[in-house]
Amino acid sequence: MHNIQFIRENPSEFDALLGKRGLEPCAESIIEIDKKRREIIHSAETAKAEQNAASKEVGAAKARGDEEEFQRLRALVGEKKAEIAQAEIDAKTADDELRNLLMSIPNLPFEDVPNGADENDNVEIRKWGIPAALNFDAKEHFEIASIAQHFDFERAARLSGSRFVILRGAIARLHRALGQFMIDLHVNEHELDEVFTPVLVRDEALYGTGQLPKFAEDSYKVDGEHWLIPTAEVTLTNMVYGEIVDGAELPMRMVAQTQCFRSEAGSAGRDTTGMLRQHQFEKVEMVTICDPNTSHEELERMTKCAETILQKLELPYRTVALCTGDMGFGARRTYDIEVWLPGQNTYREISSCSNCGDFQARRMNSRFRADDSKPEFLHTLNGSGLAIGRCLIAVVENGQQADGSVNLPEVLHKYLGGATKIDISGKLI
RNA sequence: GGAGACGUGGCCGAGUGGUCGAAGGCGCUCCCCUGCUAAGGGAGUAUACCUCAUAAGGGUAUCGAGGGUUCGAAUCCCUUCGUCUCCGCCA
Repeated sequence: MHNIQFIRENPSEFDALLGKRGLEPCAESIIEIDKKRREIIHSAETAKAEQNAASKEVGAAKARGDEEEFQRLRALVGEKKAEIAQAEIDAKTADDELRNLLMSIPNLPFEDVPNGADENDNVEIRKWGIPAALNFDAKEHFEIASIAQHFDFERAARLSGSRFVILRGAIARLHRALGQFMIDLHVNEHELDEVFTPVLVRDEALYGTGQLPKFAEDSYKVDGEHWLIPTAEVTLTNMVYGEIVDGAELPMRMVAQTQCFRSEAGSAGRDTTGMLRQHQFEKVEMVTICDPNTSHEELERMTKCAETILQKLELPYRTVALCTGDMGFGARRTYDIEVWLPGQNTYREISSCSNCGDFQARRMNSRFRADDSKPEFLHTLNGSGLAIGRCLIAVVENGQQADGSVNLPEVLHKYLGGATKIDISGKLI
C-alpha cells in the first residue's frame, strides 16, 4: 500500500514511476480524494470534540447533584447526536475509499529498474554454466525413456483434473531429495531460519502480501473462509503481521518448504504438457524481513542463495532483471533466475526474487523499533529457492543421456542413498 | 464439535457506566544523592490520524477486533478472533 504523504509531496515522481509500469497518471485524483477526506475527517472530529466536551459538563452537573441542569444539558447533547453520527459515517467512508484506492495500486519500481512493456524487455545480468552439447535430440522430462513412466498425468487427471501430476518411484524420491537438499543448504550455509507454516490462511494474510483484493481468481478459496496459499511468501511475510519487531532481531531471514496452490486462471493453453505449470506444486521459499537500509543488499544476497542451488546442481542458468512492465504487483525490483531446459532448448523461470520495500509492511502494519526511535515500517523480500517441480525437470533434462538414462548431480547422491543415476529401467543405481 | 473461563500500555496488574490514555509495580531513559557495588529520592516513558509555521499547542481514535445501547463505555449488549480448562474426536 502506498504512503499518502509521499504521494502528496511527490505527485509527479509517483506518476512517472507508475507510468513506467504502463499506468495512467493518478496522483492528482488521489490527492483530490485525500483532500476531501481530510476535510470530512476534520469536521467530524470537531463535532465529536464538541460532543465530548458537552458530555463532560453533563457528568459534572450530575456529580454536583444539579438535576435540573443535568436534564437540560442531556437533552441538548442528545439533539446533536444524529448529526454527529452521520459525520462519523462520512469520515469513515472517505477514509475507506482512499485506503481501498491505495491498496489497489501496484508498487513503484526503483528508478534504475529497466523500462519495458513485457518479458521481452527484461535485461540479462548474469549467465552461469554452459548447456551441454548433446549428440542426440534432447527430450522433455516426460519423454525421457527411463523416467517417462514415473510421471503419471493420466491418473492424476482422473483424481483431480488437468494440471496435476502423480510422481512415482525414482522421480518421487528425487523430488523429495531436492527439497531436502535445498533446505539443508539454506540452513547450513546461508544461515536462513527454517520455518514450517500453514498452507491455509485467512483473507488478512492475502491482503498483507498483495494477492487480495485484486487477484482473488489466482488462488483457491476453501470452506468459505480459508485460502490455499499460492506461495509460502504469504505465510512467511505475514509472520510479522501487525507487529512491532525489535530492531535487534533484524534481519529475519527465513526459509520454508510448502505446497503451493494456484488456479492458473489466465494461463489456459500455456505449458499444458508436462509438470512445468501445475495447480499444486512444492516450493522452497525464502523471505527476508529487514531494516529499510539493508533491503537492497538483502535482495542481492537472496538472489545469490537461489543461484547457489543451481550451481551446486550443475544446472546452467541466467539471471535477468525484470523490466517495469513484467514485475509483480508488490515488487520494487525483481530478479528472475531462468534455468536451462534442454528439452525446450530455452531458459525457463525457476526463481523470482523481489524487494517489496515497505509496500507489504504498510498493508500488514508491520514495523520495527530501533533503540529509542519511533516505529518504522519494515522492508520485505521474497524469493524462490527454488521451485522444486521445475528444478526436478531441470535436473532430469540436463542429466539425460543418449540411452535414455539420467545422470544425477553429485550433491544429490547422499540424499538418494548413494545412487548416482537413474538407469534405463527407471531405477536409482 | 460441546461446556465454561478469560483477553487492559514493553511486561505484570488494578479498574463493573461519568472528568480513565487508564492506579500500582517491574523494566527502560534522564537527573539528584551516595568515594566503586547495593540501597534511596525526583522526573519522564504508547500508537495512528486530523489541525498547525515539518515549532509550541489543540483535537479525534485506540483497554483483542467489529457493531450496538447511552448525554457519556475499559466497564452493559451482540458478533467475531484468540487463549486456557474440561469433555468428545483425531495423526
